[in-house]
Amino acid sequence: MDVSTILEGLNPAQRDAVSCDEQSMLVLAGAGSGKTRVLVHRIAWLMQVKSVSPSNIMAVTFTNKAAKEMRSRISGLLQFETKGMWVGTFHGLAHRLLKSHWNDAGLSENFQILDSDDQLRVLKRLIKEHQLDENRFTPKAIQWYINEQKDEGRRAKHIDDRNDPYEKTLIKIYSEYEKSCERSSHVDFGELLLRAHEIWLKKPDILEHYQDRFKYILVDEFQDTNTIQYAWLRLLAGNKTSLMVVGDDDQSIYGWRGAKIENIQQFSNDFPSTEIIKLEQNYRSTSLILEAANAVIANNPGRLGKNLWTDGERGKPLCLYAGFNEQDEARFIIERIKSHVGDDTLLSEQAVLYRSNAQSRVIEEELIRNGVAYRIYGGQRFYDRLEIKNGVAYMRLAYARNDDAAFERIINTPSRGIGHKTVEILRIRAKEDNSSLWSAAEALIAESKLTRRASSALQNFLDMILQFCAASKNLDLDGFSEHVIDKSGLIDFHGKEAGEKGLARVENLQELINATRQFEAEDENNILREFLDTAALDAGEQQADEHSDAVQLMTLHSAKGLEFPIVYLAGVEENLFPHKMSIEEPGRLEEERRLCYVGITRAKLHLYLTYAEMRRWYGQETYNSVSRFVREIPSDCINEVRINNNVSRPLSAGFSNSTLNEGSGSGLHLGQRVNHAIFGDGVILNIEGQDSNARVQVNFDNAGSKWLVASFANLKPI
DNA sequence: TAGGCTGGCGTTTTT
DNA sequence: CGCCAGCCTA
Repeated sequence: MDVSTILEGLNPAQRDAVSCDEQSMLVLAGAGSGKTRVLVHRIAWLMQVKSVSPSNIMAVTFTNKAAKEMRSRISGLLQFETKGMWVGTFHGLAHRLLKSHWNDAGLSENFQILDSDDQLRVLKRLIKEHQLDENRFTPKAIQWYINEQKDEGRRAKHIDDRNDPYEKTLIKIYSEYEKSCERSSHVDFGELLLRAHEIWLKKPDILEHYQDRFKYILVDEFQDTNTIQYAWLRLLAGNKTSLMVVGDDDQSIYGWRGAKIENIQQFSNDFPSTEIIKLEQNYRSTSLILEAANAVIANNPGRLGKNLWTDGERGKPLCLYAGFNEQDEARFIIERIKSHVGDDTLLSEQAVLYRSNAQSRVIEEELIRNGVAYRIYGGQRFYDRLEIKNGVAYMRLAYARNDDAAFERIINTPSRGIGHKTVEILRIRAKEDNSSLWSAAEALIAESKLTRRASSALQNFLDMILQFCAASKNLDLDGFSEHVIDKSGLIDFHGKEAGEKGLARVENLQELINATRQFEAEDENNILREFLDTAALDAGEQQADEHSDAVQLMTLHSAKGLEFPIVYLAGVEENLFPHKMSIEEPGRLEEERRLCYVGITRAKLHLYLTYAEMRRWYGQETYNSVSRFVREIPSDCINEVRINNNVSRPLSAGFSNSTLNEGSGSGLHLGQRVNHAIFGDGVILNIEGQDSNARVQVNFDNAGSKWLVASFANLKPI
């Protein structure tokens, strides 16, 4: 491959970015502007034209999925190995670093990763142990606090208590939590980053080694970096490394979990000679969709400023539908989905996006009723499922006996007669000895400090784990996992659970064995450790049904980075989107608007916006007006669509309330038999709304059940 | 120790 | 309204 191939097909701005010689570059990449393409081609350029060795390159992403995709696109483009290149998430790379330098990092060699669920359990225990007021110190609040401190790079000892008793207690628990992690060799997600940062501060020779090694660092989704991630990057980059960060301030939607949009501004201060390149040409959407997106985001103050444009088609106007209620909204969406299928659009080319997960239920129900296949993104990840966590906990304990989180999780799962009482005694002893629960158990049995029954139950448990430990050394990973899941009794335990749930859990456990079978280790001698790390750091692809044709359902947050020919943005209402919480808190509205911008720019060809005039929300009837974001879209970009006819009218016309005949006041009532000119005779099952918005559900004798707009259906009572 | 009941709570999500 | 955690009872 020569130089021209690498730059071929790129626009001038993309070429500038790919071939730039400046030491630091900030690429402001608008939605759909070929950001990943630029990153991948940049790496190709470095290797092919600049003869940079892959081992001198580091590429950082936020998700494992993005890392995986980047790696595969690089090897696809270059047709040779990317071996030696560090491509991964911030957490993944930090973890790799700590594994290499565990001793300098002050860790034990076999340290394990504590995920947020385990973290919460540990905190609950600490709250009880320290007898805190459970109303003021909820586990969630403390977890939030600790993670926030770590994301800001602060340890308990660094925090100023400002003489505030509440803060004092929080710091105390933070510090107790640090001790507990120390004892059981646990490192949580924030800790990975914090410790990786600290190791460079503490050990300049290690830092220097990596600074010499990584001559080129590339960062994706830079607007999502938090304080510690940016500090880590800055240290690593030093003043010799070439650093390219790619991001979009308009797509920063994770401020609420610590992402600092300011890092983008800060970047050009910290690296004064930074070359700023804007990618504004969009290859995804029609110009009308871009016009709408640009108009919405223009309302945000303090933007770095970008304007997306396309030389493609103007496209069709956006459609706005005002549903009477959320069921009506869902009905409209599914009706449109089916009609697009009629024009040769696949289901999988259509996505329904919403602000919060609670909205999905009504849409799902309508999809099911219509027999339309769908797939929900998000939800619980594979390795977060209860049964999987149980299975993995057995493997973890077999790998390291001092893993208290794993120990607590499975000591009585399935139940084996070791109750709370016994566990409590174990905890007290462990605390006295400053030892693991495992050692405490051994000690208490040896000293006959437990009742006969408890003692023998506990001994059986310990024996089982020791046997698993031996099995881990004698068997392949998949043989081991099969053995553990079988002998632990988890299959029976979960299989007994009521209904489909139990069945699904057994299937998931089988899937866990399957995952170990397919797992490929970098170092075969360390395969168990590597698998356990993956289980903690990687969500586990939900590959089921990925290839079947189905409508895609997801939140706006999970839609970031994806694109669909047809997008339905549901629930564009005040209080829902922008969300009530964000309206009330100052400064949060801008992020909601960016979320809206993300949503609009997912659509390639058609964009539908829908809302409900009345919505049942937490059991209450709520009446929200259309979202302010919709009103920020120029009215000539939008058509308001009415069901069952094609009359479009401008948004500003508002609703007429009195002209047409009504549902309840027109002689129609539930159970009434009626005649329709096309569908024939039927009986009224349901009436919703009044006046021009009334919808009537009629079960026709021959045509089945249909929802009709009363004002157009012209139903005649029989 | 399982299972039933109640009360509290209820954006967004990755690692 | 619906879910889940945690508590209480058989």
